[in-house]
Amino acid sequence: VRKTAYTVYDIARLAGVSPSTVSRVLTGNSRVSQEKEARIRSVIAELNFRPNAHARTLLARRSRTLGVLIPDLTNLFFSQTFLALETAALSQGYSLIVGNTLNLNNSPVSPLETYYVNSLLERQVDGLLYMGGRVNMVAPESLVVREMIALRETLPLVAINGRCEGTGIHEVSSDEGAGVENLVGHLFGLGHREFAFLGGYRGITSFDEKLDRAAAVIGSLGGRMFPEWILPTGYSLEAGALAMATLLERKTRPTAVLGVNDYVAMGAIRGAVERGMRVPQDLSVTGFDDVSTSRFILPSLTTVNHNYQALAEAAIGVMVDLLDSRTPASKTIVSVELKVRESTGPAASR
Amino acid sequence: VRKTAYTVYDIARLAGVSPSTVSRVLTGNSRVSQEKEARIRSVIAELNFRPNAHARTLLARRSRTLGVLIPDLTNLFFSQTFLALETAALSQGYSLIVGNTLNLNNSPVSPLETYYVNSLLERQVDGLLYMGGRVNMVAPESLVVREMIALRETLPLVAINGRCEGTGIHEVSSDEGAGVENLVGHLFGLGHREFAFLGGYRGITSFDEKLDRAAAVIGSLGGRMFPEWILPTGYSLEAGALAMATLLERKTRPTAVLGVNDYVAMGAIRGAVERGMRVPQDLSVTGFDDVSTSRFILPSLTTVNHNYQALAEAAIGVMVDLLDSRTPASKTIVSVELKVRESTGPAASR
DNA sequence: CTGAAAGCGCTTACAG
DNA sequence: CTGAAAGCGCTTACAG
Repeated sequence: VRKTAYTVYDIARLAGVSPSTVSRVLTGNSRVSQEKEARIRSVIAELNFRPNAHARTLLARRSRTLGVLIPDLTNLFFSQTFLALETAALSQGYSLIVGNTLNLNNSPVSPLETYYVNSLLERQVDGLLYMGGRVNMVAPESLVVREMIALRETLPLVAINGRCEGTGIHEVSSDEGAGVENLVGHLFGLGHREFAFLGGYRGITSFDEKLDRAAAVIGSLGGRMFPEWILPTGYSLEAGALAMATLLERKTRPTAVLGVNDYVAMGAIRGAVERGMRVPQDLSVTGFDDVSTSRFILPSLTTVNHNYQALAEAAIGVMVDLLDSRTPASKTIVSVELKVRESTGPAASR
Repeated sequence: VRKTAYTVYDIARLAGVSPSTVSRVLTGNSRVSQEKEARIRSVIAELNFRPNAHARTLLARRSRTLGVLIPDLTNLFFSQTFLALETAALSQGYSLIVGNTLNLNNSPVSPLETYYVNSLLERQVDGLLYMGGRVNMVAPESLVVREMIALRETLPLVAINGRCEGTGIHEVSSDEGAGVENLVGHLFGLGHREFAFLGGYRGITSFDEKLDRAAAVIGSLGGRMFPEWILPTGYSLEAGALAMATLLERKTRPTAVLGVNDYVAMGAIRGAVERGMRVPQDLSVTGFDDVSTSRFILPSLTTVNHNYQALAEAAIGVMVDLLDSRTPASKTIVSVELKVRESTGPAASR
């Protein structure tokens, strides 16, 4: 028994006023006599009237809505980031629409990513917060660069923990390099000198940044990370288990393992334990992201926390600046925090 | 350098046709001469024109969009369900807008839930898929019932794994009762006779359903679940750890623990291990939901899988039936699947 | 303070 | 096959 929705005209008629006056009450942008306002409000309440957002947006030419592109909402890193973004956006008067691009392997051409970009633009989002996909490639194809430039010229764009070289897109990122440095420093302090790096994909901005920084720090401290200990298998739990299985077949093995994220670390720990290793007694393992479960698994994960709220507030802040025609910094770095837990321990003497 | 968006008028002018003809090409609802169509398409491509969805929706009086109300997107059960819903919806030509209501303790009056219901209605969603909150109470207040009836009269509504008695809202649910029965049966087979039930909140539909069924099955099989072993502390990892801590202070203890969900089970396992218990040697623990991480933690969780895709397809199916004025079953039950893993083992002889 | 009118960007009968 | 006109539901100058 679907009723057709009421309009301001219905409210006006029932309250004995003009639609303009109803609108004034709705927006609160103009004075209305107390008596009429009361009448209008009572009709609105009685009919449970809700103004049509599409009509409003059409006229206002702004939707007060931001689009968010996310590769995988079932990865806690992204859902936790999304939650923080939503909180920050709401507090600034914006709401969010997510596009879950399912671009798990960071393909440069994900059909769903394209679909969502178009869909969000058609819905007239005022700006786009971009994670993953086109904004995650160290060396984007020139076609992608051209597309992203066109996009940036169409509406304000902020890349979160990613970038697209040569497009001038604003970046807001966690200090992942510092996070890796903290992790390696912590492991060195425990006596570790030999490191593996598991998970991720080459050519993805955050992977390369983490790996390069790990290599640099390990090198400068006099440790080792042999190429056969670098196993970029992906970002999932399975990727972690697989990488560890491969690592443990090597003739020589490191004493510490850096997982590209918490999922890979979890998978790696299971892979190690299934093969008779103890974590951290035989092998130390670290994650990255400090996802909610990491504090509770056994052993709990030594990892790096993103400061989700600060990251989100920075991203929304830059976006709002852009929307209000201010000129925010083109790159914002948000500090991270090392979390030392049970998955790391003293290097085994051998 | 924000450009103001192009309209069909711009396209029409540049292609030398009328706006109507542009529109015909856009919708594909009418024949257009090949020559004009080609001209129009080339202008559209060149300007990267995207029709304004708000103008379209306003006219069509339907948005081809469904609203989804979810209590907590950072809980993998919900994000996995959302992903499945999205896939199912897209395949039927609908897109989804989520409202993350943050109604973690299932308060009957969550401000954010109210905000999102209004916001989604203003955005003219064609239907609402409802999880948590107002649709999760065994005995909803009469005000809530009235509100939900009004809502159901406003647009098609489907409750997923929940219900609201007395409102006639369509339900699509996992067979949680059968899941619990499978779990208890499995534990009985391992020799367990004494059970605790951890997590959840009283008065929440799915909690009561699980607990009641557990009590019934345990009773009928000749087992025991003392009231002091029932600890409804909530749904989080922390809730599980807390409940286990409390349970282990009891003078008599069960040999098996049913967690209301995987998070509670994970928290409970950690709580037990921190107090020197081994899982499953000293205590068997089960979860519910089969969240992605559950297969990888140590010990991996014996749990119940929701058949996420089937659940989502059923929910979207009912919704589409409602939208197309068919009359789907008022209640649809989707079967679940027991997953036996490492967190359960033979009852310790004592 | 209030109402009539115009317009946001589309699409769809209606003629031709 | 094509164009002119009207209208979806709002809001905002413009008069008064």
